[in-house]
Amino acid sequence: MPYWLMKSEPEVYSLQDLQRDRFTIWDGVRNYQARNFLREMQVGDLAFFYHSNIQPPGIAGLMQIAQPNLIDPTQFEASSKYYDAKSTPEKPRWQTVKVEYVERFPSLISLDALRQMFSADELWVVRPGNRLSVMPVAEAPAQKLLAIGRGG
DNA sequence: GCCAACGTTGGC
DNA sequence: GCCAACGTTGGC
Repeated sequence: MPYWLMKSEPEVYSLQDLQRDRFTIWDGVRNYQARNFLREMQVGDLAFFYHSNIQPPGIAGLMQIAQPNLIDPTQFEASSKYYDAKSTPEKPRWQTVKVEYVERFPSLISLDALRQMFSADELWVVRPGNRLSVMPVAEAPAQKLLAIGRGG
């Protein structure tokens, strides 16, 4: 079963927000590489929720993919900042997934800690200059992260 | 708030 | 299809 890491700015949408909502549609991804990963996701895949653009940044907890391959509705909403005039309902450009809250880790696994534990090859999020907001996590680092996260 | 990294756009 | 200009991301 594949693992993923998905970034969100907690000012915009945090893991606590997902805990309150239980489910959310992960809309607004407008990067083709990230979208291609979203297209690969399957029901039950686990995804680490990463808080970006906050001090300190890091992995806050876990969610799972509840519904794969959804059409991102915001691409058709003219008032949305994610509106895409070149996308049509017949040929939508942007797919996403519905995610479900799983758990919040007792403490955040900070980017600093991630850098100490993993190389840039093992975990893409520690690559300098990495801006991708959706990325896969390999089995071994995922297991390690689950153990660390749950260990508190 | 700054700015490096880097993806996207558009003129040619 | 190249590449300069531009916009966005995200750590600091």
